Amino acid sequence: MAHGIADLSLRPLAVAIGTQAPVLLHHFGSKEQLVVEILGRVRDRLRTIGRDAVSDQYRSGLGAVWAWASDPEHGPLMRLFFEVYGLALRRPDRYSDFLHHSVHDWLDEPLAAVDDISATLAIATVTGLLLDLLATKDRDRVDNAMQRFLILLRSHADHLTPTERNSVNAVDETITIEG
Amino acid sequence: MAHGIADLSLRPLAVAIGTQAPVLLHHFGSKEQLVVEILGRVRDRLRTIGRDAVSDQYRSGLGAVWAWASDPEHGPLMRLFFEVYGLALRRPDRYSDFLHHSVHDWLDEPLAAVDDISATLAIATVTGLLLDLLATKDRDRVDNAMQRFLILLRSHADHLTPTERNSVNAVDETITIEG
DNA sequence: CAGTTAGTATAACGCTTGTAACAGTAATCG
DNA sequence: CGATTACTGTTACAAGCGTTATACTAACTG
Repeated sequence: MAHGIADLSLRPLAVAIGTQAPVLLHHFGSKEQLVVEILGRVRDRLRTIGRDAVSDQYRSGLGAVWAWASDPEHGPLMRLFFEVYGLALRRPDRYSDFLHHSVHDWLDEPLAAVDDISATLAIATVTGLLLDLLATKDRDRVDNAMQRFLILLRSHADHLTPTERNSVNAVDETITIEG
Repeated sequence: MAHGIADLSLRPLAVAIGTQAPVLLHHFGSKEQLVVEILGRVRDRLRTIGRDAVSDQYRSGLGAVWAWASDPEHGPLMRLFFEVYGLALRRPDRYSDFLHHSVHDWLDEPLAAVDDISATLAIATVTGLLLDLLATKDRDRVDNAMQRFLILLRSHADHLTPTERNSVNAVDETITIEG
């Protein structure tokens, strides 16, 4: 998280953690395997985002996920996520797991109760706004955009039949309901 | 676009274009400067997205931008964009221009007639969905999500006063209006 | 035509990279 | 207690990196 993964080299990493490069290789086999295991940890942490957003501290639905993801404290993790995302798009063979889980860890579990289309839109909105926030640090503008998205969802649901409403509103309510 | 920029090295690039590494350095001064100029070209191409979406061939508003960006033909450019985006987030000092323009090239020109909040949401949605599409190649799901976003915008505007409606509807109509 | 410039090719330098080979130490186990 | 194993440390290697220096050729300029 501190140094990224693009120009990660074993020797500086080794001295940073008080050991030597060959020791790392002894434990991980190769640099690539080390990276793979790191990315596994990254995915684990991202998956806990869904769970943490359900916890007692965050109970306001999709806005909670946004609060979590846009928390400056999680900036380094998110930056790492997007860095790997970009590299993975270029080497899908190597990072296919990462790409698949980046989307489906959300679709399949925290948003399982929501239809795929609504969930896809919600994930994309959070992702896109997060990318904007990290790039411009213009928190006001981006936060307001998120709020407007939530308003859009509610306003739309308000003018649907109750059955239709479920599928849309669920995006914003699922997490609260489950919590 | 074919090989990415993360592990770009001069020698393979040079032979690929039929010359040698020192020749590249003679023309660009340094590798970093070469990269900077490449990124300038990338930005130029991305900026033409906004204009192309206004052209006669694409007249359906925000959906047109989506059609352009999600066109498989532009996949390599988009992948390069996201790769650089990820790297730029880690080195904002080096790529500050790129980060700024990635958002503001949209806010300031093609979407200048739209309020910043709506424009921010629209950009983020396209960006996020594009990231999903490139990662999962699940075009149906992502296309449907985009369509739902457009429905959300229209449905919301339909239940506002005419003045309120303008700011929301403009996101989807600006391009058509200007074209 | 002479001279300056732009462009290209070749060789080499110093440095970093991932990795392999080997030696030493601490802990575990029969 | 002796032996096997797990772990750490040091050295070395071959390859690739960005870059510099130098020589050569083609093209413009006065």
